[in-house]
Order: sequence, then C-alpha cells, then structure tokens
Amino acid sequence: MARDAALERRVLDVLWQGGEWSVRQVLAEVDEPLAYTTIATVLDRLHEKGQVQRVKQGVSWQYWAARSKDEALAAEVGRLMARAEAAPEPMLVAFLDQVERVDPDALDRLEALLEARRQRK
Amino acid sequence: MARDAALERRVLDVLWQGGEWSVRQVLAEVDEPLAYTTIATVLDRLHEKGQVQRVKQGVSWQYWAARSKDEALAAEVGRLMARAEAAPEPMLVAFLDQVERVDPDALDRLEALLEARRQRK
DNA sequence: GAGTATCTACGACAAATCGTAGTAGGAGAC
DNA sequence: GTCTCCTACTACGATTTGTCGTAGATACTC
Repeated sequence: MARDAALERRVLDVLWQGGEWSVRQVLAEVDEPLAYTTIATVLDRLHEKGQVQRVKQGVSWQYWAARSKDEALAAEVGRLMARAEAAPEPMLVAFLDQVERVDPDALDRLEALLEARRQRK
Repeated sequence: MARDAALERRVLDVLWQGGEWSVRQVLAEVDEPLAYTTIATVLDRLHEKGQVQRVKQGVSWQYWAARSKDEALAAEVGRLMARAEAAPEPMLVAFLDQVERVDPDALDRLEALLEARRQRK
C-alpha cells in the first residue's frame, strides 16, 4: 500500500491550486477519512524534500508548493529526457505518439506552439 | 541505497542492446563487482514484472527485453501524460521547453516529424 | 563414476520510501 | 483554568530494491 506516492501527489495537487494552505485546509480538501497527523506528516516530508515551502503563521504553518505544477511537469519531462540519454529522436516520436493517442487535436496545438516559439526566436 | 532502481535500469540497458543474454553475460556487461546471484535476482524480478522475457536454454535461461527502449520510453511518456490529467497544454509547453534545453536543433526535427505525421494522416 | 564448475530456486536481510497515526506538550480561546 | 488545536517526535507495517548465501540439480572433465 506504499510505493506509488499517491497521497503525496494528491496533497501536491491541492497545493497546486495556488495560495497557502494550513494542514487542516489540506485535510479538508483531500476529502478522505485521514488523520490530521497523516496530512501533517506528508506535508512535513514534502517540505524536507524541498517540494513545498512553508512559513509559520502564529502557531501553525502555512504551506505552498515550491514549484508550480507546470514546473514540476517540466522537471519530470527533463528527467525522462536525461534518462533517454539525449538521443531525442525516439523520444520525440514517443511523445508524438502519446500526444496523438491522448488527444489527436493536440497535435495541431503543438504545431501552433512550435510556430510561436520559432517566431519568438 | 534502495529506491532508485538504478541496477534494474542498468540491466535493462544491457538487454536493450538487443539479443538474448544469459545471467553471466549480463553480469560481465554490467561490469561491476556484483555477485552472480545479484544479477540473477534482478533479472528474475524484472521477469516477474513482465519487463523481460526468457526462455530456458538447456539448464540456463536466456533473457531479453520485453519491450524496446523506445517502447519503454513511450510508456513512460504516456504515464507522465496520464498523470498530467490530459490537460496537455502545459505538458506540451513543458516538453518543448525541455527539448529546446537539451537540444535546440531538435525543435526543427520535431517540426519535420509533425509534418510527416500530418502527411501520413 | 568422482570431482568440479555452473545454474536455478528460494530465502534473507538491510535500507529507503510511504501511508497512517498516536502521544506529548505548548499556546490560544473563553 | 479548562478545552481545543497545532506542532514535534516517534513509530510501525508494507513494499521496493540491492545484495547475497545456500542447497540441490545438471553438466563437463578425467
């Protein structure tokens, strides 16, 4: 029952909604019958890992995501790419395959983004 | 010292070179002072997880990767995309960012691939 | 055919990660 | 002062991964 980091991701998803959150607020938002301390522990561990930041507000902490969801996503992609050892060709193909599979229209949007990026440069 | 699956990946990298491998061959290729049984165990576990296949050759097994490196890569990308919950827009941007960072020229190749794909359809 | 080498099957153990929560103690609210 | 809430600390069990050891079967060599 432990190895997919599901709860950590769920908590991060809450924080990614933006703003600062107390443990209790996160607990309410996660909407699962979990103990207060469970969420507190998860937030604490995410803080140790540098994935969330926090500041003391009176007696309690306020937490927020250290990186936006998009940044986290980009980091994941980067890690994948690093693992693929640069050689991006198969990576590119794999990516297009997956994009197409999930959402065929996304290919058009991707092309638009590419175009925009080219202009910008 | 356990959680990054580094050895499993190293073993997979060996298998991805293609062909069938005995435990001993993999051990030699990995080129680390590890026990024979260490590699045997890793291969066994990868087999249990369906990541490698094997066939008995006399007394010993021959192993090979169940999926090519490219396929595994595509699966990873797919998993990432699923986690990003479809919303492919930030995913697309993140991807382009990373591609550009790793290899600016790859953007051109990506565009070519996109074009080709459009033709094909 | 006995001795040696080689494999596999099984089991183990330690470290790390993660889900989950209890307890103790402090600080504020009334 | 008592009640409530929060943090800090600790803990435990499951799972994953790295790393081997042992035992038993098979094969190769004289």
